[in-house]
Amino acid sequence: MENHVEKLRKERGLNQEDFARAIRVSRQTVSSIENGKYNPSLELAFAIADFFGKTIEEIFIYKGGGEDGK
Amino acid sequence: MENHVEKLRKERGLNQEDFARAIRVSRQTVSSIENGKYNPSLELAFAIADFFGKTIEEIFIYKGGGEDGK
DNA sequence: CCTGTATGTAAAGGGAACTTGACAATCATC
DNA sequence: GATGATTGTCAAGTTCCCTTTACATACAGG
Repeated sequence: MENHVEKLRKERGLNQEDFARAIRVSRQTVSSIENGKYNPSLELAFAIADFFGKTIEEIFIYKGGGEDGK
Repeated sequence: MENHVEKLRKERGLNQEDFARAIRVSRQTVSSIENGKYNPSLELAFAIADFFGKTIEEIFIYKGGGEDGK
């Protein structure tokens, strides 16, 4: 699943550390999500969407179940 | 975080087992989510929203960070 | 070159999400 | 009272999310 977190963060002129603080997670968590290492929890996805004033769907791109593949 | 999964599932006339099969998880996972034992992953939240033809925000109710409480 | 800023990444640990398997309880029908 | 259908729940195990600590890299500006 891809996302636009890095793009949105940079548009806000924030570094990973300040952004992480704003959404109350560690900087490593921000880095991991931006680099696609893993997906955020639903809770964190909501927090990120809230922060940017957008919906989850506008930020995270779900590749539908695609018939078995991931 | 609350959700409308049980309501939507029943509106579709499905039992937990068939619904679980449709979204490719175990019946216990459906039960746990409906009963608020834990939140789904972002991936599963998308699959559920997709199944119902709704957005995640329409199904899962996020209680904003609320200043520290949960 | 040195210092500070920003980012990537790895290790180790805790807790949350999800699995399979099994058993109990309710309710409807026969 | 026995049967089938539906749901709740517990136990044990795996994988994923997130943490703290730490080190490495690159890119400024002085």
